[in-house]
Amino acid sequence: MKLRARDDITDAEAEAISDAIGEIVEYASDVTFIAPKQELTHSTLLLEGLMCRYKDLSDGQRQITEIHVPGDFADLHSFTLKHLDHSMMTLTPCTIAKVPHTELTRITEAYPHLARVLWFSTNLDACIHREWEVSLGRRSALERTAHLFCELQQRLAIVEMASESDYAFPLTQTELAECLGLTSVHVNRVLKELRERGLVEFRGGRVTIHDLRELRRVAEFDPAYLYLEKRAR
Amino acid sequence: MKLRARDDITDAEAEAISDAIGEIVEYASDVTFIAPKQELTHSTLLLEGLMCRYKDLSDGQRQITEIHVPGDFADLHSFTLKHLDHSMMTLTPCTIAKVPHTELTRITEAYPHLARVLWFSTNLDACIHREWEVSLGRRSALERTAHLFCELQQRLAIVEMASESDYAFPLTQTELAECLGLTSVHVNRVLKELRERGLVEFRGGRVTIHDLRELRRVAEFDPAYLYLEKRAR
DNA sequence: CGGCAAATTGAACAGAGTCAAAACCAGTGG
DNA sequence: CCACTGGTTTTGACTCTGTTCAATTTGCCG
Repeated sequence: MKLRARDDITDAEAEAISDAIGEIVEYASDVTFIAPKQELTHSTLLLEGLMCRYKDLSDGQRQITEIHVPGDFADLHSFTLKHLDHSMMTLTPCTIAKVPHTELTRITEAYPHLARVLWFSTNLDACIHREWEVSLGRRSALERTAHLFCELQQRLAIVEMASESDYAFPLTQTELAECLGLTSVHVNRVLKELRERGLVEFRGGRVTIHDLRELRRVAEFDPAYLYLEKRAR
Repeated sequence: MKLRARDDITDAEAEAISDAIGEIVEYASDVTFIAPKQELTHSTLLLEGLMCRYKDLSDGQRQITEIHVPGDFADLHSFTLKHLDHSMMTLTPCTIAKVPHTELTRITEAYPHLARVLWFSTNLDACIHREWEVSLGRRSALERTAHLFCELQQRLAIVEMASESDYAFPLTQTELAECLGLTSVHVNRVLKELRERGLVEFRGGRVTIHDLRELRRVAEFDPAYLYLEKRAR
């Protein structure tokens, strides 16, 4: 369904994906289920919950490099990389479908257009990475935090898990800080300011947006990098 | 040659790539040759020179999100994205080969293994983006600058354009700042410190490394994210 | 020699980090 | 039903890394 939002997928292609799905697995919250260098034989299709990619530093610091929402083929890039240079962790309890790499080889060879759609979806991850680089490199803590809330609102809205004014986002402020390249103390102060300015509230694992237009203006959020429009075959 | 460093490419596959190459073009330095939203019909194989991807902010600030070295299929991701969300600019005079997307469709359908190798190369860009996120989010200005010098040393060494102790890197300090999410003034001070510590010197468009081991230690540089080892077919 | 972009330096300032304490809150067991 | 626990959030005071602004120097090129 999510792929169809951006590309025309034939019934045969959709069925090929369904057939490729192996085991369905549940993970608890806060579980690192892929470590760097671990050899991988399947990719993870996220059905329910939130997860993230992150890298550790030797002093215990951590940088989350992307958040995944339901519908994301979370580690499809492991199909070509064979092992990852980073870790993957659940942020909430998750339900995932495992898709063996051998099946991916089979269906991408049988359906070249589907191969390009999947390839596109890993390129979309790179688009998100680039936008985060801009946030981390150039936006202030406030703008950056606002931007993250805008991104998640948009991405969750696609899968009907966010309205214009609110969505579930059960991270701790420490995890938020690990996304934003800030300390949890500073994140707390920024959240206070966003709240006092009447833009967003982050509380009890929910984001409540009071003024989406203004929030986007503050964040300088332009959803172009999420490639929402439908693309030609 | 560069693809062969990481994957076994058959002669037929190599020939298919050669055949796919269209026009060879020269660009001057500091030319933005791809703007966001521009519809693209070919991808750019960088033969000579350095180029980068960057995003602009409304206040004139700019974040460079990746640097490309000779041998990189610099905007292969435009094959699946159709248009980019960012710009591409030359940092030096460049020679490039244009590869029409129609040709890419043809050769990836004819050679599925080659398709995966090309797919891999766009995933490698994402790996580099993630490492930059870590730098921008968690490393100090000094570590971050050291890390960039390590990355370029490694990537240029693959194409025999860098030794262990020096390589050409003709950027201005302002451009360096745009990579590092810093101001040019601060970059200047960081370069001074790196020089005084006897680690690296950046001068006259060259990087001279006096102590690579120590530089890597300071930067906490682990080349794993560049996937240098050869991978199974 | 002149012109100009790039590099360098200094001084003052601000955004974000550090450290430490306090308040809050959900879940647990008595 | 309530006290206890541990993790999370909140706040204050202080520090420091990196920015800003402005001036000066350097180096290249015609």
